Amino acid sequence: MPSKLFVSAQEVAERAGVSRSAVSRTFTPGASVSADTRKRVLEAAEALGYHVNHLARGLMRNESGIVCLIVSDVATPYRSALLRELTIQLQNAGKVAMFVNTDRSDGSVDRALQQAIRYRADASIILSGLPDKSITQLCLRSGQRLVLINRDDDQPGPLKINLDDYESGGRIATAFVRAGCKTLAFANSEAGTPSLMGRERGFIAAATKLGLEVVVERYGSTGYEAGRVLAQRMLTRAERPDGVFCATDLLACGFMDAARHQFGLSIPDQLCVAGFDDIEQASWSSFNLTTFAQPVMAIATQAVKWLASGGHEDEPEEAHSVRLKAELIWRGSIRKG
Amino acid sequence: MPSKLFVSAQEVAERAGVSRSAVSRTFTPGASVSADTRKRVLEAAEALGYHVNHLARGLMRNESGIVCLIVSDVATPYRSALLRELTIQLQNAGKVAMFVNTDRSDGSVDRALQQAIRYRADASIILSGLPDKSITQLCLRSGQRLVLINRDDDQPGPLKINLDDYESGGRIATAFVRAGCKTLAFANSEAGTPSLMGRERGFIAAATKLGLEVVVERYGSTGYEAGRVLAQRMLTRAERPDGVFCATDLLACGFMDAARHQFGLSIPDQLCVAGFDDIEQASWSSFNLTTFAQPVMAIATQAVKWLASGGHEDEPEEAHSVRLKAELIWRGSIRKG
DNA sequence: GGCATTATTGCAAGCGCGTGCAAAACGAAC
DNA sequence: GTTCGTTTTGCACGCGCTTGCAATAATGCC
Repeated sequence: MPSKLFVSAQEVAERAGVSRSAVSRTFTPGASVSADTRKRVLEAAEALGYHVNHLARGLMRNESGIVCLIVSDVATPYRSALLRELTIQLQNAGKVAMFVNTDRSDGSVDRALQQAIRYRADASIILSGLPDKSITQLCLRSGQRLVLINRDDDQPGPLKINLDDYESGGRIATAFVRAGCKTLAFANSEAGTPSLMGRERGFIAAATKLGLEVVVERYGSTGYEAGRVLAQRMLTRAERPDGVFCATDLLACGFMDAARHQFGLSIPDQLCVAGFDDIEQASWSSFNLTTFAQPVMAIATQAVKWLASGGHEDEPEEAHSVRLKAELIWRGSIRKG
Repeated sequence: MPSKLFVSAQEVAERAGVSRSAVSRTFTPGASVSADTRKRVLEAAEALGYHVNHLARGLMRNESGIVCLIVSDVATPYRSALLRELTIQLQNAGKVAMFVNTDRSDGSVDRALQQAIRYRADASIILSGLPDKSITQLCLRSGQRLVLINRDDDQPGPLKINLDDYESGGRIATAFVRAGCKTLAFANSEAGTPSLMGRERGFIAAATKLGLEVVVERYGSTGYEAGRVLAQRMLTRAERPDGVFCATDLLACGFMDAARHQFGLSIPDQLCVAGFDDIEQASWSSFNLTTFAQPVMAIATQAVKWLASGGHEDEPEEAHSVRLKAELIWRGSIRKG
């Protein structure tokens, strides 16, 4: 219960000796105000510490300026990097980011979207989970834009930004073969999201084409600990793999650490490893991991551009799907062929 | 320009055959509505896809439910962990987080706070920079709460949450001495924030008391790269330090990597290292770093609790300052004494 | 049944703002 | 000075909601 209230346009008007609409117009770009009154208003506003109430403005304009970010695993290097880029670009576009964390709740994405609706967010960007179709419909019907990042959904309406996961899997298989690897493996999590599965399928397909089989193991989340466990399982097999593609960099870090410190393997001499995401740690000299870089900046740019342009429904449905290329960052965890 | 608008309480009222106020009361906890009308309203709302407009509600109640998080270095492990915890706890408290990233702009914290004011945020939590006193005043005058985390400011009004940085410095000095270190060093960044300087001063003071001098070197940011550079500088000195306290874990990671891979040093045999923050990477077996854990959860709890309680101004000023203990996490980067 | 008490409901005002409309002010041209 | 075209300004309404107040319905008690 605030003891003292905020300053309203009314008070500014009185102090400046003009009407309330003059104040309103002063803070509305493109409205008609004389230089003189504008100056008087700005002075009064400054003196009183006035700031336009965006709640009220949003109510009138039917456009809040809020974009809702629906995120899980925020503390993860890749997610936080994407988040960082998104918030910066949104701010530059004059929007403000509302943050909904879906980590510790269930039915979470839907609930998060409802929150977005309550605050009349102009748009929502979803980095986690997949919303129910009925909710999606509700959002679109209410004029809210939707962006799905790496969620690879096929419902119409939202903008969908995805990577060439499948092709990446292929490229890394070739690299392993060139490095002389004989036994390939894919280390995946149990999450089974489309992007992860895309990498897996692409890797297997390419390897098969090159005449090699792929051992696949899936366990736990996409984090470091799961990587260790996967190493445990894979490196104790009768036929030990010597070329392992990990679905994410965190998995790769855990895998490498276990391979080196528990199994005494030397990378890349005895074991080649690749990851995906190009998190900061991948470049650390302890890992020096060959990996694919998520085009974080491009993803954010695409999303924000579409939102700013008002991404209209009457566009052809193809315009609602963007496919970006993950660049292969060559470091030292794969032998040179 | 949304083609179809949101559905309003009016429409729900008409469909349910009741008055607007009945609808409003149905969605206001503790208001007086009969079970019958409540049911009818809820049905109509469900059918129409109605959601209370929090913009309008905030306007009336003069309480938006928004808490603004002002953050820099979001993509950093420690920051993102804190952010994660804060957002989760805020959500549980029925608040919604608005996110302002101060990374790529200048005068940024002040501008961020203005943003918070525009949206009539009930409170702001500042994890980065230090706001100008005049802006702080404006916030408080407008009834907005302020929380400063690890900013160690002395202006009255905001809740200030800090750690026992100075004491931590002391504890780690003792540990180094016990491990038989002869030449101590402190690796710091140039940022010079109070928390970093507190660690430095505490370390130096304790070491001096124990009869050892401390070499201090400051360079760059608090990140991995700066840690490498610091290692470069310190490990080429005539009298090479054998016990190094790094101001943050990221510095420590960079330092260790350089020490091992460039200088061929073995940790902890030839060199003891400690860090601060207890980021996830500190527990990875490549680093296995002895460090201090930031009580992330406790920090968030304190902040949210204070906000939820309406943290009143008429409290004694002591109640506005919380000092938490950083727990020493003992791992393998310091020899056992 | 009559009456007092309480729970529910509708009315209307107002939160702070944007904006269409008409009146007023201004400026220029005759 | 008059007329006409162009800004500029104020008025008043409405955005979707909450809430005090008074009217109404429901309930209990004798």
